[in-house]
Amino acid sequence: MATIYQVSEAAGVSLATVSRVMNGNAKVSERTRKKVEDAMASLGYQPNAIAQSLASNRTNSVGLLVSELHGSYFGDLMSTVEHVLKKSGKHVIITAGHVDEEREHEAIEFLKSRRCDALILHAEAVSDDYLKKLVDSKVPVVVINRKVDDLEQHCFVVDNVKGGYLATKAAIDAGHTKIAYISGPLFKKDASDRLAGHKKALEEAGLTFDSNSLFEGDFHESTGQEGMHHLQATFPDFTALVCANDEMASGAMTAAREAGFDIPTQLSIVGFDNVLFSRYLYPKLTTINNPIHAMGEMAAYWVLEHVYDVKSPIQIEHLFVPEVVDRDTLGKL
Amino acid sequence: MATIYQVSEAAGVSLATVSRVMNGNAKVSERTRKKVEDAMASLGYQPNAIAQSLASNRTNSVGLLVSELHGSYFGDLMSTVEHVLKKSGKHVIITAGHVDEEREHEAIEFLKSRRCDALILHAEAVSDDYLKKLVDSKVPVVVINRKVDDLEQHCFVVDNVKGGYLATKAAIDAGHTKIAYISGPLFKKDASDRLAGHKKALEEAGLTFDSNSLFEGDFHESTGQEGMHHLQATFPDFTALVCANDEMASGAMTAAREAGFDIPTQLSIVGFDNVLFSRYLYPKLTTINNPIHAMGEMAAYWVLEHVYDVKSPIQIEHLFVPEVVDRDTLGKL
DNA sequence: AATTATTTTGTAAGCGCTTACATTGAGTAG
DNA sequence: CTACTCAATGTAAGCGCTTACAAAATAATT
Repeated sequence: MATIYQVSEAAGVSLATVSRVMNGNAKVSERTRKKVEDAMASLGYQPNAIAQSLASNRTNSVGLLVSELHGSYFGDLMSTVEHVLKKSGKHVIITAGHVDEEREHEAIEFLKSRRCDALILHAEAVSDDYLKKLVDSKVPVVVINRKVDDLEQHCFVVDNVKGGYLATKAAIDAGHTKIAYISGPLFKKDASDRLAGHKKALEEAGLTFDSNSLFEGDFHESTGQEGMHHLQATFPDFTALVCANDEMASGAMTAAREAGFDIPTQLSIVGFDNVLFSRYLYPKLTTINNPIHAMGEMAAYWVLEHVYDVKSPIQIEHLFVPEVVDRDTLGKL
Repeated sequence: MATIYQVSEAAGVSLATVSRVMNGNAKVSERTRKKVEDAMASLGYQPNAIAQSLASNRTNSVGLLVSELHGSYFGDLMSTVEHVLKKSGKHVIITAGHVDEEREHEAIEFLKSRRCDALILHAEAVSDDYLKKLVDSKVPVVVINRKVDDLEQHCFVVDNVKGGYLATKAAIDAGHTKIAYISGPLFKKDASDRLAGHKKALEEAGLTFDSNSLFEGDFHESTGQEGMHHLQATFPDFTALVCANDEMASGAMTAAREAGFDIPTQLSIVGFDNVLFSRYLYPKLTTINNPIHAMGEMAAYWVLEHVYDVKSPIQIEHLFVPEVVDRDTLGKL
């Protein structure tokens, strides 16, 4: 592996000059630039990013924390963030926190130890306090899908209350009055917000919320099935089921089908997130669009603007609005 | 950000000693170890991984190249690789190549410039020659889902010919004789291998391959739909359709349903890959399991063994065998 | 107690770059 | 022709660590 020293020797110039042509910042005469470039090419020189980072205190990489490396939701997020950042020559270092406080903490410390220039976090388990300290510690940080008090300017969130409201409102507008709900784990803010929206829509329509109509799942497909079974017993004859995410909706659909319901004629189902596979389902899932793509993009632009002085082509917004994606699983009553 | 120097000062020892307790390699007396650890804790010291890497020529990170950051297949791969490597304290740096020669090339150079200790590549676009040079250049490299001549010991592949064979064989065994096929882009080895397996199964059953029964897709869902439409015209009345991956199978299912076919009574469909969502489809997709999980795991173990001297808990294998996952889309004739 | 072996610690030279500052060498003006 | 600019290049001091080697402290041996 050739070093800058060998290049400088081959080109007959000093280290500093080679560095200058590499970074293109200072002025170098055409002639010497050429010499250096030739030397680089003939040596197959490749700068050592590690050494560059150490010397310049810039890594040109931003850390991205996601909960999992698989799954549509995070796939979208990673993909979007990478896309935007790569266009400006920045790199993304991805880690997974697995919705576990210690592991998220570790992952963030890892990213910091790699001296990422900024962090984009989809942190679900770590405390608000920890995040505040992080921000105070001068690492540029952005938080996705979580609103932390006093850190509003660092957070990019979707209005989950509104999303939950819209989902249930859609069912009500279609004539349903007996509506069941499968929530996410309620200790999570997004899950409880969506449920709050659900209740609000019921109330607004003059329907009373029955605790038997609620099943608390964990956002995974299997609890959609469980929820469906459970609700059939506790809250029989409901005609619509709202699920707090698409995975659980898919599970519920499977269970409903096994129980002999035709969707949507006998049972309507509404999901949440609008992940990619929701349109592969049969019938295609009616759901609430969670603008994860837009949030990821925004987070990336925020970083470019605040850390790398690249002005964002779009206005930075922090609150995103969900909307109904009307497909085939919500039937009129 | 505290440095090792400040720690050494606070603890009243030399730099070297601090470094020793950090790395736990050399012997340090209990007393000084304690002093140093206290100093670290009180300063909130966090080693600078960049500096460590530069000095030690070890980054403890392995580069992973995937084609895309989203999608079930890559999600599985990333997740598995990360899981195995993290258990040994190694980190994964993920990049996307987007099935484009230049971008894959760039991505690999990026990983090299970050001085990854090893590379795990799902490289589809870059040339065999380039990969050989890479291996020769002393960077430990592993290739997933691609067999490169002379690099067998670095490759982890599934037997695609056999997979294609099994898919079609399953249809034949179910009594089908008029079988259509939607392939992946045939310039890709895996796509052409699967097709070869398909032909082999036909031949073995005494059926002749009709070029009208083939539609060349691009592995994306939309070409599954297109393929279905196209084949209805060129190869009418087929009773089974084999698709070279699950995405296209899903697209074909949608198109088939729109055309009024009931699956599997009027049309059978077999996919390939067994990605996660294949079981969410309705009916649940009969497909060929592509042991991506096993391959990712193996690749990670190979790296641990060859680069970090961690012995693998499992025997290193390079060829993986696919198998039929019998679900609900293949009907007996 | 003196000598030697062993363990623990310190010293200092890098790792491959960036960058402030010094130096050189033209080009201009007087 | 001398003095003075200003652009182009070079010099050298780090960045925060690791690690060979040397030195010092401690333990073991006679």
